[in-house]
Amino acid sequence: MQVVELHYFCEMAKQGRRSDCPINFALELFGDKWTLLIIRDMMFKGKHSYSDFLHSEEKIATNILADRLSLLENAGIINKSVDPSHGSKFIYKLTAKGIDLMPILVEVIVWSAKYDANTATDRKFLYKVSNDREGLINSISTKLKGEISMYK
Amino acid sequence: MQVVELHYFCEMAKQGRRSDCPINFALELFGDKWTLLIIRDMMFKGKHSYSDFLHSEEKIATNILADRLSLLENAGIINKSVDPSHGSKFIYKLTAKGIDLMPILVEVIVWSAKYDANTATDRKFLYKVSNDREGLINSISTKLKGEISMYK
DNA sequence: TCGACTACTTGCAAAATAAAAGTAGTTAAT
DNA sequence: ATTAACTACTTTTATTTTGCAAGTAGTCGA
Repeated sequence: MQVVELHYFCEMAKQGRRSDCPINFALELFGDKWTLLIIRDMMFKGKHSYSDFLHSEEKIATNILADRLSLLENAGIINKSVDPSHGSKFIYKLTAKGIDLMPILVEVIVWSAKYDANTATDRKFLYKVSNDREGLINSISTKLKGEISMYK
Repeated sequence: MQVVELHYFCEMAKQGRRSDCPINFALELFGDKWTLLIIRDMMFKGKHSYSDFLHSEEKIATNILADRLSLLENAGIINKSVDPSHGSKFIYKLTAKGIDLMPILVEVIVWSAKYDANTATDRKFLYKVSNDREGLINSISTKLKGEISMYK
C-alpha cells in the first residue's frame, strides 16, 4: 500500500504539471515577473552576459537572475558558453526554441504599446510590425540564429 | 519634511512600475501563473462565471481567483455584470482590451504545441492558425464582441 | 423555510521571491 | 607579485505571495 502511494506520488512529481493545456505549459515555464525580461534582453537588446541582465532597467536581484538562467538553460531556451575574449565571463544565447518565442513577444509589445499611454515602444518597430510582421520576425530571427553558431 | 516624503511616496505608488518597457507593462499585469488561465477560459472555453473558473483543470484557489478577477476588472480587461437569469451570480466578460490579448494567446498556443510533446492542443486549431491566422482571430473576436453587448 | 449554491472573506501555514552580504575564480594595472 | 576590481554566483534573512480550510452573506428552487 505504501509502495502504491509512493508510485502515485512519483508520477505526479515527474510530470509535475497542472494540465497539458498549451497556455499552462508556457506559464509553468515563464509565468513570472522576470523570465521574459531576460529573454527580451537577449532578443531585442543584444544583451548576452550576466552583468548585462543584472543592470537592466528593472533591476533583477542576482539570486533570481541566477535561478532563471539555470531554469532557461534546463528548458533548452538558452545556452551558455565561455566568452572567448574574457575568460571569466559566460555568454548566454537563445536557442532555436528560444528564438521561436519571438512572435509571442512581438504581440505583447503591440498590445502594451496600444494600451499603455506611457509606453517606451519605438514607433518604427510598431510600423514595421503592422507593415511586414513576417519580415520583421524573420530578419531578427536570422540575426539571432547567426549568433548561435558563432561560438559553438 | 513629512509632507515631502509622503508626496514622494505617493508618486511612487501611483506609477509603481519598474519600467515603461512594453514587455514589462504586460508582465506587471499578467506575469504570474494564474491570470492568463482565467483569460483563456473566457476567450476559448466559453466560461464566464466564478465557479466555471474555480472548477477549471488547474484548480485555482478561491482567494487567488477573487484577487485576479478584481485585478483584471481594475485593469479594464474584464467587466462584471449580474446574471439576469440567476440573481446571485455574476457574469465576467472580456472587454475590447481583453479581447485584444488574443494574438498573444494564439502565439503562446502555437509555441507550446510545437515544443510540448504532451500538448492537449487541437490540431484543427493549429491548422486554422497556420492557414488563416487573421481570419481565426477575427472570427473568435467577433463572437466575443457580440457577447460584450448582450448584457450592458 | 430548508438545503444547496453563489461569490466571496478571513486566518494561518507553506512556498516563492527579494535584498543584502558573502564567496571564489578571473583579469587589469602597478 | 600584489592588489583592486569584476565576474558569476551562493547563502542568509526578510518580505511577499500562494495554498488550504473554514466561515459568511446573499440567492434560489422545492
